[in-house]
Amino acid sequence: MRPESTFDLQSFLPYLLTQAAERSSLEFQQVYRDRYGMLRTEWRVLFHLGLYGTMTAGGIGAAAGTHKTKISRAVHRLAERRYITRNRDGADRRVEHLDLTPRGRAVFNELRGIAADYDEALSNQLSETELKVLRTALRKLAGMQSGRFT
Amino acid sequence: MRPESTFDLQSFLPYLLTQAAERSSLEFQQVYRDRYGMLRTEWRVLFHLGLYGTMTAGGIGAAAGTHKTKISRAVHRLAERRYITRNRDGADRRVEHLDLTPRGRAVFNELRGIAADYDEALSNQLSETELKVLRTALRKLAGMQSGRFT
DNA sequence: CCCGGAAAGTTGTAACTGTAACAATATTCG
DNA sequence: CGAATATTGTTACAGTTACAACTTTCCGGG
Repeated sequence: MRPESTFDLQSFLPYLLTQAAERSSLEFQQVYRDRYGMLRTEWRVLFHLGLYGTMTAGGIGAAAGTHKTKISRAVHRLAERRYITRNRDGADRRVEHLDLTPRGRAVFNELRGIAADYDEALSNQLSETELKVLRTALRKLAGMQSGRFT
Repeated sequence: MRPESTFDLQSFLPYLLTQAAERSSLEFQQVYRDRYGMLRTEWRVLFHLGLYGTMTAGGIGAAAGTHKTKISRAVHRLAERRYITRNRDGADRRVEHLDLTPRGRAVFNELRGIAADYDEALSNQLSETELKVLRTALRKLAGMQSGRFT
């Protein structure tokens, strides 16, 4: 029989991660929302294109672990605002290649600067080692399944 | 002028945290959704009551960092399913004291066991030190503001 | 006492998300 | 070739969330 007193909500990783994620995204989110009316998925698409160059919707979805319908809608809105262009592939006409417009790149550049500042502000709350271990652990958790457990 | 090549999405804490949080919540979420039709906020309310005993909606909201409208709706749905009772405070009639019903406690006990197993499965992917540093860092990030930075 | 303001919750509405179903291609292989 | 199947991306609809406005109750100063 399982002991009753074992479980601690404040140590439960999914809970702790969600709290930290929500909290740490808050201020930055505020910036791209208030300033550019962007949602989180739109921000992600913008950053993928800005950092990695031309990509397809599917490629971004795979890289960011985001569902294709969310990507589809984000792409639609970004194109509407002329932050990105959509170019049908010649060989496979199901595919579209996405790119930042100059306008999109300008927004990306500004947001990247703010993101870098924000990341630094967060990082300064932790020691060097803490930060290093944290990033490693998060990458492991983000990239893996625990396997069936129920 | 800021260097162009500095920013790395895979090291950006808010991004990394969100990815890890989404990923790690997914499987557990599946359990309480499929099995009990519960949403995340309902799960949180249930666990707060199960672990800490009688609480008010406002108290849970403050403890969990969750907006009162989300709590309000979660409480409504949990009461509807007879997982919790709502008792008006005698002295301050704006306040309701919430408690698990026996039925709610049974569900809580089962979910707590599953949560403990899941946490263990996740924890096993990390070393002892990693885990310790991770929890400390997450608590810091969850509980603090970076201050003005924009 | 009683009025203004604060606090605890609730509700309306518009926006966002998830699931599944869909259309338009591409590919496989008998 | 051509029917079955897979892939890329969109859309419909139902369900969830956010924000603001609201109700009810409490508190403090005149």
